[in-house]
Amino acid sequence: MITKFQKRVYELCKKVPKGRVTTYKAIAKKMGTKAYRAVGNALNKNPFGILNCSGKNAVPCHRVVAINGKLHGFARGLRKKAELLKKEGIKIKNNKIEDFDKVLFELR
DNA sequence: GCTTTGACTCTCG
DNA sequence: TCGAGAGCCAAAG
Repeated sequence: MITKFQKRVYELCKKVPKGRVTTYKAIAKKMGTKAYRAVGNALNKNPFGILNCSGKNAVPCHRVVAINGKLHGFARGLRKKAELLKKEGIKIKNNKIEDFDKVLFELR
């Protein structure tokens, strides 16, 4: 079941280019809401699959991180996501983004 | 329709 | 610097 809210979240996630990341807050703000948790909740229940971010119809949810550039919690695939991010050119240090300021992509 | 939960964030100690 | 508590919104039970 994909609600409009979730769909919007996914759309925004897709806008994040490769090698860049965004935050839950940025997404929520772009939607004109403060539902940071709801954003994460939407991704949590995402129909594309937690690690199915490689598909064309999938959402690069691994590019969405916490406000402080840390991967915070995510799911069991956290480790893999970190690796994936690293592969995209994002440096990850102890589940945290090193050059967060540089890779941070502000939604437009 | 109310209560619980959650991949969050902020503030206080 | 780290940990705990509160606030926030949407979806699921």
